[in-house]
Amino acid sequence: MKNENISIKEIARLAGTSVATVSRVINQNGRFSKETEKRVREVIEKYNYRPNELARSLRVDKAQVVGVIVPDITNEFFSYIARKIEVDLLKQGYMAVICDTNESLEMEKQYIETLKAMRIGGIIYVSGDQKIEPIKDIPAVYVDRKPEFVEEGQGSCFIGCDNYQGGYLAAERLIKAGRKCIAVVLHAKTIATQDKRLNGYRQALHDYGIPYAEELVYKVEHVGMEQGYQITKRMLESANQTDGIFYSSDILAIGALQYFHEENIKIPEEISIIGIDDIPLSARVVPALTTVKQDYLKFGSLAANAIIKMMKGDQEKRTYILSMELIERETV
Amino acid sequence: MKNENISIKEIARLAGTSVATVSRVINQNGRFSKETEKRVREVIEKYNYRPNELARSLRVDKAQVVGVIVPDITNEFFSYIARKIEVDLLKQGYMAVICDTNESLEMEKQYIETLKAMRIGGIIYVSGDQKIEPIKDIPAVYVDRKPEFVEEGQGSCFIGCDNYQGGYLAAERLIKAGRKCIAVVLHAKTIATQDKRLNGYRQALHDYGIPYAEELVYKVEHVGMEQGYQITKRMLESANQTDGIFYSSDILAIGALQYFHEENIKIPEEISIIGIDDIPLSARVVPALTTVKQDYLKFGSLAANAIIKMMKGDQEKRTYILSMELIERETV
DNA sequence: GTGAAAGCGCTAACAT
DNA sequence: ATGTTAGCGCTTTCAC
Repeated sequence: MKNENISIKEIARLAGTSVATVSRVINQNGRFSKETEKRVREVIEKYNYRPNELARSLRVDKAQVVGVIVPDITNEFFSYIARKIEVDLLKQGYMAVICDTNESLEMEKQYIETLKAMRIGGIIYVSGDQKIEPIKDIPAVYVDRKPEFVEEGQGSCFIGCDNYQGGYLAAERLIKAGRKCIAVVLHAKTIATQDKRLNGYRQALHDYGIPYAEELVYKVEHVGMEQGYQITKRMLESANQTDGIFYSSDILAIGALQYFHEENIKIPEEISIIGIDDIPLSARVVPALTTVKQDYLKFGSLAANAIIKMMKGDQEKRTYILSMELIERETV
Repeated sequence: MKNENISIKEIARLAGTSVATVSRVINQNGRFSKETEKRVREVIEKYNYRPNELARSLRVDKAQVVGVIVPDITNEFFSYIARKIEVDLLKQGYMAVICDTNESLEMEKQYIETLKAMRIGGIIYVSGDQKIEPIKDIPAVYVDRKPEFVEEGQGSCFIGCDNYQGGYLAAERLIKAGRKCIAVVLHAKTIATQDKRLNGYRQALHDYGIPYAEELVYKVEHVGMEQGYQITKRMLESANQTDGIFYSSDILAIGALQYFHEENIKIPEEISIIGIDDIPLSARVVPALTTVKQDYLKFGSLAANAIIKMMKGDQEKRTYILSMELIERETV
C-alpha cells in the first residue's frame, strides 16, 4: 500500500466515521462500539497508518521521548549505561535518543537546547561536564557524577555510587598486597567524584599507617587508553618507587597495561594496579584487571524508572547511592 | 527569567508586533525593518525564547533530525561511526538521534516505525539485520552492510567497503607468513558481507596454491569478545593443525587473544591471527592486533553528507565502495 | 514592511 | 456511542 503520510482525517473518511472516534480507538479511551473499532482498525491496517507523533506531542505538549546525554559513547562504561536505559525505556513505551557529546561542554549545551526545543519529556544526563547549567523546565535525572548545583529537593534526581567507598576499597586492596608507595590517577574534570575517591584513598592510607604524599596524585584531562598510557609513562620515567597504582577508571588502567607490556614491567609482580568501573573489557585484557565495580547497569535501570515517574508527574527528587564492590582479578 | 514555554504569540505581543513578523526575524526570511528586528530580538533574548521545534516540524512536515540505527553501540566500530555521523550532522545544523538495537530485529523495526512517526528527516542505517524491510517514505542511507533488497537507483544509498578485497588481503597476509592451514571465522548474520570476504579469502588461497577446506570456515551468531573466545576454544580443542586464523571482526580476534593467553599459545609464533576493522582497541591489546582497516570514520562522514543531500531533495542513490588496507602489527 | 488568517495532524472538551 | 470544534505553536500565503 502506498502511503505518503496519510492523516487521521483520511482514515476517518475511509472508515466512514469522525476523527474523534478514530482517535479514541487508537488511544483506547472514550467509548466506541466493537463494530466501529473493527472498521477503523481495518482501514488503519490497510493503509498502514501511523499517527503523526509530532502532532500528538504538540497537542499534549510533551513527547514520549527522553534524551540521554553521555560524554563518551566509545567508552563501554557509558555505552552499556545508554543501552540499559534504552531497553528499559522501550519496554515502557518510551523512546530514548542518545546524544554523545564527545566530552564537549559546547555540545552538551547545544543538545540540551535542542532536546528542549523538541519538547522531549525528560533528560537523563550521564556524567559530562561539571559546569553545566541545571536543566530546568523539564524532568531531569543526573547519573554518575553529581553536578555542582544539585541541591536536594529542587526537582532533580541523582543516581551514583559511593565514591568514597570506591577509593577506600581500591587503596586498601593495594595496601593489603603489601604496597607502600601507591599512586592515584584521577580525572581532572569530574571534581566532586574524584575528590571523594581521593578522600577514600587517603583514609585507607591513614587507617593502615601509610603517609599521604601529594606527589603521588596525578591527573588526566581526558579519560582514554592513550591518557592512561601517557600518564603511566610519565609517572614511571621520573624514576620513583611507585609499587601500586589506583586508576580512577578502568579505561585508564587498560591503557597503562600496554605501557607495562612494552617496558616489560611484570604485573602484578613489580607493580600492582587497580581500576574502577568493572567494564566488560576489564575481564578480558591480559592480565585481567583487578577493579572496583560500579553497578552501572543498575544506574541505567534506576535512571529509566526515575525519569518515567517524573514524566508522569510524580516527584522523584531522591538521591540513590549504590555501593561498590571489589573485583579480584590478576593485576594486584 | 522564568520561562515555562513561552510561545511565539507572546513574543509578538511583548514586542508589539505580529507573529508573522517574529517568525520572519527568527528564520531570516521575508522583510522586516532593522528596528522591529532589534525589538523582537531583545524580547526573545529577555525571555530566553526557543521556538517549539515540534510545531515547526509539524508545519513544514519534516524534522531536522536524522535517526542513526546501529546494532551494537558497545562495539567501538559502531560507536565511532555513530559519533562521526553525529558530529558532522551537528555542524550542518541537524541533530542525530542514535538508536542502539542490541542486535535485535524486533527493535530495529520498532525504531524505524517510531522514527517515522516522529517525522524525522532521514535514517542512517548501519549494518544490523539482513532481513529488514526497505525503509520507504523517507530518505535512507545504508552503511557497512548492503541490505538484500537494495537495488541501484531506488532512492537509497549505500556506503561500504570492498569486502572481497578485505578477505583477500587478510588471507594473503597469513599465507605470506608461511601459514598453510588457515581458518576463517565469519558472522552468521551479515551474509552478503561475509560471503564476499569468504570469496576473497578463497581467491587468495587459490592464487597461492593452497587448497580450500570447508571445515576451516567457522561461524558465530553474534560478534563479541566472548564469541571470539569460545569459537577459538572449540576450534583448537578439536585437535587440528590450524596455524592461521582470519577473524571477520577485530572484536572476535581480541576475544581470541584471551584464549591464547590462557592456553599459553604463543602469538604469532605458533598461530598467526588477523582481524578486520581496525578499531582503536586493536592497537592497544597485547599483542597488538594485525588487521585490515575499514575506514569507518569515512563511513560516517559520507553517510552524514549523503543524508543531508537527500533531505534537501537531491537524488543521492549512489553506492560508495571504500577500499581496505592492511595494518601490520604483532599477531602475524 | 507588516498583519490577518489558514492550516499542518492531532486530542479533548462539549454536544448530541 | 459518535460527531463537531477549538486550539497546540508554528509557517506561509495573501492583503494592505
